[in-house]
Amino acid sequence: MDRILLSPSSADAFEFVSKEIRQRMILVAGRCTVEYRGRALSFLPEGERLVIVKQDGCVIVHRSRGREPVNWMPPGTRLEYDLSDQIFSVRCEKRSSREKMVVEFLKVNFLASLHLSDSGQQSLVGLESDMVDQIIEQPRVLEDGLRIVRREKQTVSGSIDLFAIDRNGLPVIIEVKRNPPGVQAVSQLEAYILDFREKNPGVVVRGILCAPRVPMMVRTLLADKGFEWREFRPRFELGDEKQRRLDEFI
Amino acid sequence: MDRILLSPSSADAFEFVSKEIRQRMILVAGRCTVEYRGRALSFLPEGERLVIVKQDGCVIVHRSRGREPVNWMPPGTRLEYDLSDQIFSVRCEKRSSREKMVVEFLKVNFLASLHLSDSGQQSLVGLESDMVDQIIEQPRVLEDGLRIVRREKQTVSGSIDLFAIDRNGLPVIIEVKRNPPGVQAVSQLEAYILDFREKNPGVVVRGILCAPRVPMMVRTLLADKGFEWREFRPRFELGDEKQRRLDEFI
DNA sequence: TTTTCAATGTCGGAT
DNA sequence: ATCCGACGTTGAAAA
Repeated sequence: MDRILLSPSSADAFEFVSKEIRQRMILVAGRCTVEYRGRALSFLPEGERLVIVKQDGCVIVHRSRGREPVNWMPPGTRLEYDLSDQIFSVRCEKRSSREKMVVEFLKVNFLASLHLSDSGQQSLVGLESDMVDQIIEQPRVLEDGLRIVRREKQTVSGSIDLFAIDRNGLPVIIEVKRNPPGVQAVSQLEAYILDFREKNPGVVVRGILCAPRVPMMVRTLLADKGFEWREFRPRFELGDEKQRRLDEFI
Repeated sequence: MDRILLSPSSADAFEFVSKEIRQRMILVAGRCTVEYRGRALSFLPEGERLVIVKQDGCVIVHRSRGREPVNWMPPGTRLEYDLSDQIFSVRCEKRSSREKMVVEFLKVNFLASLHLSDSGQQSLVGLESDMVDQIIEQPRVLEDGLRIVRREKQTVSGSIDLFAIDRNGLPVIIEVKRNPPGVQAVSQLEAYILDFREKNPGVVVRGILCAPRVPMMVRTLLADKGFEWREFRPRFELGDEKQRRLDEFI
């Protein structure tokens, strides 16, 4: 089912991909240049890279290092292979976003056509929403007597993660971050608080920033503004079978 | 130089990669499961995917669709190939960040070992810094008589993109966004302004949010807080040779 | 090393 | 379609 060419001529490379129908993944490795024009402009001079054309039309160009592609086109891109002046090229265009990318191969080292049949659904835990879930389930991880009133409360300044009432009946606005927050998380919390005070004049409201770790700089900034912080490092588990498998291999 | 195997047995796949030295890119396509434990937990059930091991140790697992890898390990990951119970697996671990990923292949469809020699430097324009450059060069794209005083002014609440004096001698804090800003950009600007007013009591200061497009919601929020906005869509060019090449192919 | 912030961010969900 | 915010964000630059 999978087909491969090693070190083909430009003409052979062109013929190879021209025969391919859609719904297959194409890999091309070789010496090339890459040009992009769209949301930005870029040019990548000659060098060896790996180009991956996926079944949904997205195209990614990888260099020898790094997790990120150096160039790419989003899903839904239309592409066209070309052969002129002994140069095999991959021309990509997405009209809806007015983007264009051209990869010109001076030498193709390797060419493959694969079919990937894949319908599995990934399980993933450890997201911010999982943290919020745990706080809702056990509000006392933040403090005793806390009663969660609402999740994802909309305000004009954005959406508050959690809205609660403390043991003394005071409203509490809680911003949850899965990663160590920066100063802008404080600005975000402050905006919510200012918005709340404007709509509820005279009402005392507390603001809490909750994260696995709160950097010292952020703590002092929070203190300056009269807000609080909690460090909460949740424990996560995948359900049943998946958890068992994970437990085995660690 | 490049080596390939089509539909190898697990043992052949294992032997193939075991012979490979570092500093080569390895591609493995086949039916597999993927498990990850580190910053989160994830499990991906059986399906066909493409695994790329790069020369810097990063590993990315791609599905048939989407620009993003479904799983990955960052550069500097140490990896080990394994063969047990007729299962060929790629085991990755990064001790510094306590992360682990295991890809178990029930069937390998395709295996390749490549060397990518690539030292080219990408030229890229159209970034936020390019927008700032253009505003500094021609401040009247924002308004007449504006004099840019400083770029990247540090404050306790973050760093202001541009600090200027207007035709009437009033200080202006300018926040530049390359993409349509959200409400948090307003919060950010507000934080700068509040910080400035605190340090300069009684001094009138203007705040301007500058972006290619400013959503209506953000405009009203800015107006509420007494700030201004400018829509500025810059034109970009790559220098000389690269620009010529781009001009040709469009 | 840690902190900070932009990104051709991407992606999914809600409106 | 636009808007909005999380991401196992990544990556680079500055402190």
